[in-house]
Amino acid sequence: MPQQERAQRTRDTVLRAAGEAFAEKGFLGTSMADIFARAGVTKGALYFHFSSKEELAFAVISAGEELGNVVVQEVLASDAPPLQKLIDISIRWASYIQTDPIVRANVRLIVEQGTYSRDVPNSYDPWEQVASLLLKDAQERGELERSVDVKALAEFIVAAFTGAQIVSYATSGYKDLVRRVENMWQLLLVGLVPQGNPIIFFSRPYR
Amino acid sequence: MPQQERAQRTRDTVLRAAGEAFAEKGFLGTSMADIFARAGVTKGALYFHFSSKEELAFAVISAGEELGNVVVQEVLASDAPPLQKLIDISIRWASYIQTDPIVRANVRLIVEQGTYSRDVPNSYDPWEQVASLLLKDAQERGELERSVDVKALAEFIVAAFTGAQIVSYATSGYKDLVRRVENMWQLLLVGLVPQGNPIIFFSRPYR
DNA sequence: CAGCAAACAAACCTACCAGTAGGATTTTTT
DNA sequence: AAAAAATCCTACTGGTAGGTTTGTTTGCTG
Repeated sequence: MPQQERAQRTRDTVLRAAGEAFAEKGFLGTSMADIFARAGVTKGALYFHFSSKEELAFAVISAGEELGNVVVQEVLASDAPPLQKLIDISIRWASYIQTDPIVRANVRLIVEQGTYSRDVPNSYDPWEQVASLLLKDAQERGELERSVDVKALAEFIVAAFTGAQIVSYATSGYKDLVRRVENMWQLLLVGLVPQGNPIIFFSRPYR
Repeated sequence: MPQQERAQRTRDTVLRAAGEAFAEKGFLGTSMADIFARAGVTKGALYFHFSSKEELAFAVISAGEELGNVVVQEVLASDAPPLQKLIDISIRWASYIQTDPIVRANVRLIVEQGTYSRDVPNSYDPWEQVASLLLKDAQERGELERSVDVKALAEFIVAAFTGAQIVSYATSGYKDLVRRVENMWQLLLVGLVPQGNPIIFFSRPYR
C-alpha cells in the first residue's frame, strides 16, 4: 500500500472518481480516460496505483463491501430486536446506495458480473448469511412465525432488496429506493410476524 | 420489413444470434462481429437488416416484449382466479427466461438501461399494470386482504421478481429461477390471502 | 545530499470496433 | 429475357480503447 500521505490521497481520489464513473456508466461504458480526467490525475499516476481497469473495479467493489460491513457491524452492535436490526440494515444500506458513489458503483458492478474475466464468488451470500442469522434469532424469540423456512426467507429478502434497487434505479435514479424498501417490509411482515408483537418503526433519517 | 422469404430467414437468424450474444455478454460486451459470426452471416447482410447496433438491440427488446404479451394474453384468457393468473404469468415468464435467448436478452438489456443513447420508457410499468389489474380483481372478490394497497403490492411484486431474476442469474445462471419465484409467492401469500381461500398450485411443467 | 516513491507528460503500440462504399448476386417484375 | 429491385458480400475507413514505454520532475526520508 502507499507509503506517503500524498499517495494515499491520490489513490483515494482515483478510487472515488472510478466509483462515480462506474456507477454512472458501468464497467464497459467507462473508459480509463473518463476516470483519470475526472480525478484530475494523469494516466501514469493512475496506472501506478492500479495496474488494470479490472483491478480498479475490484478495488471499488472491495471498498463498497467494507462500507457494507461497517453498516452491518454497527447495527448488530445495537440493542434492537433481531427483526428490527435486519430492517435497519436494509434501510441504512439503501440510503448509502442513494448517496455514496462507491456504494452505487459496488451494487452496479456486482449486478454486471460476467463482464469481467475473473468472477467474484457470490456477492449476495454474505447478505444472506446476515439475514439468516437475524431471522433465526427472531424465530427463536417468537418474533417470527415458526412455520417459516428461515433460509428461504433470507434468500427472498436479499433478492427482493436487489430488485427494489434495480427498479428504483431505472425509474427514479434511486430517489424512491428507501420508500420501496419500507414498502417491502410492510408487505412482508403482515404474514410473517405473529400477532401481538411490537410494531416496527421506520425511523428516519438514517445518516 | 423484408419482402423475401430468404431475407426474413436471415433477419430471424440474426435476431436470434443477437439475442444469444446480448444475453451472454450484454450490450457493450457484445461486438457486431460476435453477432454476425454466430449467425453465420456477413457484416453486409446484417447491416442491410439493422442499420446500427442499437437498433438491433431494440429489435431484440421488442421481440422479447411480444413474447411477454403472448404469455400475458394467454393466461388472462384462462378461467383461473385472478391471483392464480398472476402467479401463472410470473412462473411462465420465469421459465421463458430460463430457456429462450431472446427473452433472456430482453431482461438483460432492460436492466442495462442507460448504456444506450435513447432510453426506453419505463419497461417495468406494463408488468405493474397487469399485476395491479389482477390484484384489484382479487381484492374485489375477497381473495386478497382488503387492507392491502394494491398499487404498492404490484410495485413490490415486479421488483421482487426482477430481483429474483438478477440473483438467480448471478448464482446459478437462471437454473433456480422458477424455484425462487415459487418461493416468493409462498412467502407473500401467507399474509395477504385471507384464511379459507383455495390453495394455490404451482403446476409444472409450463412449456 | 543521496536515494526512492510518486506523479507528470507525451508518444506509442496493438487490437478491435461500429459503420460505410460499391460491387456482385439473387429474386422479382415487366 | 431484360430490367429493376432486393439482398448479400468484401474491403476499407476512421476512431477509440487499454495498456506500455521512456524520460523528466517533484517530494519525502534517512
